[in-house]
Amino acid sequence: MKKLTTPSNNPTLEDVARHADVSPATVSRFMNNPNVVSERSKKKIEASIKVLNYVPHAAARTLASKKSRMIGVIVPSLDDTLFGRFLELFQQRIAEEGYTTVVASSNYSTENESVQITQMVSHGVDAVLLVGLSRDESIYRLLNNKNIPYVVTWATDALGEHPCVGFSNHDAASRVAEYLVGLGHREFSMISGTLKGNDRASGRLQGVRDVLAKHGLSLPDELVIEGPLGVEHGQKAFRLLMSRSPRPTAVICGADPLAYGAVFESKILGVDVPGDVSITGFDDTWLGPHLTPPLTTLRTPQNQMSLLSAEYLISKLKGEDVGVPLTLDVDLIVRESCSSPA
Amino acid sequence: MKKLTTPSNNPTLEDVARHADVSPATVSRFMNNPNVVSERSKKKIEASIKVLNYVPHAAARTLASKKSRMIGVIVPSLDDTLFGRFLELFQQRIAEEGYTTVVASSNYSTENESVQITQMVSHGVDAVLLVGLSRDESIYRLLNNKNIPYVVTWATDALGEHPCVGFSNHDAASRVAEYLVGLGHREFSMISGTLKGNDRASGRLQGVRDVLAKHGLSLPDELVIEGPLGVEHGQKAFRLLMSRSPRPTAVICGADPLAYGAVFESKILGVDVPGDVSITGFDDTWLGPHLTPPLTTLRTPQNQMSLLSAEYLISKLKGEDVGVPLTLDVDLIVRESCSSPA
DNA sequence: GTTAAAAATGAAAGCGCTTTCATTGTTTGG
DNA sequence: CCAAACAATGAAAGCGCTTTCATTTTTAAC
Repeated sequence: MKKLTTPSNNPTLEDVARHADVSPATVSRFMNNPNVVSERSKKKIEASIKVLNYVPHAAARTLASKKSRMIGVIVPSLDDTLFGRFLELFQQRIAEEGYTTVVASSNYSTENESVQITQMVSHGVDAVLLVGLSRDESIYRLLNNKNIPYVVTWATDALGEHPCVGFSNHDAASRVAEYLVGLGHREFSMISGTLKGNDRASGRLQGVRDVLAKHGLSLPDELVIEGPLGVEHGQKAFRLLMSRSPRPTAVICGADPLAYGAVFESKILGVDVPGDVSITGFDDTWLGPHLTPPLTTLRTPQNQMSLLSAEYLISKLKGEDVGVPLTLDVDLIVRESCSSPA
Repeated sequence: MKKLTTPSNNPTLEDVARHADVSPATVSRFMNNPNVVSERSKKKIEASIKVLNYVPHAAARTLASKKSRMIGVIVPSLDDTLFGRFLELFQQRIAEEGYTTVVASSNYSTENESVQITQMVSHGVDAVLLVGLSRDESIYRLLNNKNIPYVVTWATDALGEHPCVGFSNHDAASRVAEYLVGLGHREFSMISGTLKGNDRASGRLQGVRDVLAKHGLSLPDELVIEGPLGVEHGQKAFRLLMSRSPRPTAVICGADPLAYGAVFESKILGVDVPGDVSITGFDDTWLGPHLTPPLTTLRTPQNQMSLLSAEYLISKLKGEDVGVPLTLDVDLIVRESCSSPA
């Protein structure tokens, strides 16, 4: 098995050059900046590429040019339409600029996320999109050292240290709590995502607590049930909450799936929603309006975040000096899962 | 701005070697096969890596070794928990072997998919996971030319041309149809995903048709409503179907979200399920049991596919000569959305 | 202590591309 | 018709790593 000139198998740029009877440099120019090569060469090269079935070797390109045209995205979970939709949009916009999106899931684990980010950096991504602010400082250092632009979504940075395209989880949750207080609720409870290492979940909890405090109310720790962000935890937590006495009249959920679970479980327990207890969600995902009762929830600016974060990174990569993006607004979507307490 | 020896910014393997006072080759060995370097060198190198904050340059590695340790996955959509869960599992297993998963969504478009695959190949992925069988022949040629192992999921290949880890969409849909026929239904209809370029959707349709034919029944084209795989299409299609006369007594949905939509719409229309009409789903996704009525659906072996396809690719990458994987079983999950027609 | 075998290392040649710099060919204006 | 300016090209170095091959060091065996 000798390895001679075997353009058959895996043609390289050099094979194309030889076949088109131009220099490798010209082929490279053709690939990167076609309008600097003559029509004549262009035609020949195009033909050769087609004939040889040439596919450029991205790793070699990355190595030589120090640009990978890849953008890394690490989301907490793929097992959720929330980030799925977000990603679709982002990828679409990013693709228009000729970038490839590579995505990985951290499974809501910071350690896992660190590994993923390091791997992406190692693979030479030109930019990174992150969800949430809280992660090891060393990650930010790495990104800064390597001069890799990044943007944080689903959060805002009060300290202004990191570029964020997002909303205030604290204030958003406050909105929900205010609404419920306004309805006359006094006995609150919350079903939350895991708080540790999750600035979004803890921000939401704090938002609720601050509002309650303002009104002379409180949310004791026993009435905050923490767990994974899924329907099952919503169900279990709701069941637990309903066994507490005094029984809370309002269940604030830190994410829609938790609220779904709560509503499902209310059926099983024979608890009337919103008659006996009011339930709220967070994010306004697709199922909300189809639930019985339809879910009152907080709409987060998912599409906006997707697009604006793409825009931000694109500008950044173009070298434009973009300011830090603004904080986005959220909307309280009032449906029928809440009422005044009996 | 001179560029001298600046290990500060972006340390290379050479910097590490210099700092550890060994040759680059030894550092490389340390990175790839630590047990061939002496304890002494190992210690020194480890220390230097830590001090310099060295992150290997994956593109350079790929170029030199012709291995990227990346596995590409192209799914039809990320906007769906179906593939999300699948991906999480796959990624997890693949990571255990030291591979990185890079995922992209084709948005249910074959052209789009071709671009994505080409890009992944260009980026040097070591293997590829694909969903569904139908795509341009040139894609398979590309993969074969470049000698990139791939596996197709959510399908089986009757011709045995491509390695598949999946189930027969045709037979699975047949199961559903048989069940409904057994219940006494005669007037069938189907809400399907887009058929063009989607072997899974068309396989399912054909499966239904074959069973009906066997029983002397038929499914006319007007009673097959084709569209995007979402709740909205399910709703619209169901409404349309209910306006047909004779009104079908069974609505077979090619995917769970379509069935969700149908059930939601039935509430709005005041159509009783399963009294007036029976509805079935496909895939057995999480919402099914929580619907009113709980959805009868067909459980596809998602976790199995995820794990087995990972296993297949891993073996293939290790050079083991694995046989083509087997066809997996599906289960009909009978809940309460079906009954005998009035 | 000596020699053979094994283990650890280093030197150097690429991997496939981009990019600088120098060169050649082509216009344009006087 | 020639110089100046510009457009298009080619030669060659190098991106950061792996890997072969040769060399040195260590260990084992007698």
